[in-house]
Amino acid sequence: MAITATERTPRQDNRRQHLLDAAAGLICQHGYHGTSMRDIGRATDMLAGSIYYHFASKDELLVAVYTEGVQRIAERVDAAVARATVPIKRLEAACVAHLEMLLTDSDYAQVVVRVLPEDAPAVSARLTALRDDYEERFRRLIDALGLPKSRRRYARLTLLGGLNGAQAWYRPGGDSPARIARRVLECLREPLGVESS
Amino acid sequence: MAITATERTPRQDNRRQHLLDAAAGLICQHGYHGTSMRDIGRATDMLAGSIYYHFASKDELLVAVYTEGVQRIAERVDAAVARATVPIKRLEAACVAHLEMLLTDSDYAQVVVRVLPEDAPAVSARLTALRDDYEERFRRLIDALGLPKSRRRYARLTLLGGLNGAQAWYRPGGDSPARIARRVLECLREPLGVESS
DNA sequence: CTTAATACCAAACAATCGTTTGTTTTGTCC
DNA sequence: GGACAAAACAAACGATTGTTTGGTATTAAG
Repeated sequence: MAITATERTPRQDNRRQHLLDAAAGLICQHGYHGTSMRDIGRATDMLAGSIYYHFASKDELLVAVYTEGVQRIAERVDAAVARATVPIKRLEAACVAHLEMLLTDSDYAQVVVRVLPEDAPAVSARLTALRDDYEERFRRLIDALGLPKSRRRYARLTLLGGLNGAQAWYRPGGDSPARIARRVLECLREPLGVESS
Repeated sequence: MAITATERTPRQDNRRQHLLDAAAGLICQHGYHGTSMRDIGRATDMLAGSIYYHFASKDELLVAVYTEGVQRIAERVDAAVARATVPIKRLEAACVAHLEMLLTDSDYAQVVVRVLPEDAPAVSARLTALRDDYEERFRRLIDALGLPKSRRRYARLTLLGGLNGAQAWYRPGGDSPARIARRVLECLREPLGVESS
């Protein structure tokens, strides 16, 4: 019973990617609930209903954006980390790459940080898992620093909180994302209450 | 033409406060867009339309919750700060009070951190101003530490980012809010890469 | 050329949204 | 107890939401 899985070659111009791009841009600007399927349709010159040929639901579209966001930022961070060998320099490279993606280079990455999983209850577990996978990188980078174990967890959470918090106040024209990343990391390296050299 | 401003005493049981409480609770659970006027009505045993006797719009209701949130958390932080004299201890007291409100003690405070001003574009400027007013306290507390000026800004932003980030991962049963606050602050006091005593 | 999957449109769906309107109840003061 | 404002109800408003349905060009495969 050889099922003749009639493999039909899909058409070349892939509107699916175009949809993802538009969704990422709109969602990171106006939030998940602030972006309607018709908004996305308008941005990609198709009707809202047509999107359902590519994605089963609005939630699934969000998962797709989220997935691509995690993949893109993870790629950039991994590449940056690989260029350094000293643990603290590897962490710094990760922070810089993370913030560059988050603040200027990728709407996808911005969605990952801005959209709370609870905004889409039906898929919140999958969103959380995606984000956790990404943040695992920072756990490993911090482990390599050789801190006492009890401090590692909070070092990671504080660092990521400080970095991601920049999304709330960053404005183009001020400090660059790379500079912000280094200065936030510096806050964790140079103790408060002591003159820095 | 002395207008006899017939001052009528309002009724005793103030449903307005009840509305604010319900709105704070629902919004901090499901977000601003995830909470409908009918949801709030259901939680307070009144119809959605009746809410408009107390608030001009949903956005104005949010502003009211936000305002009360800032007021409440500011009160608690100010009181805690006043009990200490050494600058670093005053900052620590502020962090502890801030996180206790944010994580367990006040839905109002949670709304202030969780709801992005852009979620309500018509009133976003007012929400931002309210939050800035509150965060000004931390600017002053950090100024008192005597750090080099160039570091103060990032110390504040990193600290608040790290603290507020806890909202994303805090779960009751783990570390207490007070402990979390102290450990986050500790991350900024004990440098990375050095064994802590 | 035929066939069938691809990729979309056009139109409507039911539900829900924030809000408004007119009316009624509730409580307080003289 | 009658007047009157405060505070709510009941019901609808128009708009928008995510989604579904049925049809229709387009395109590649046989």
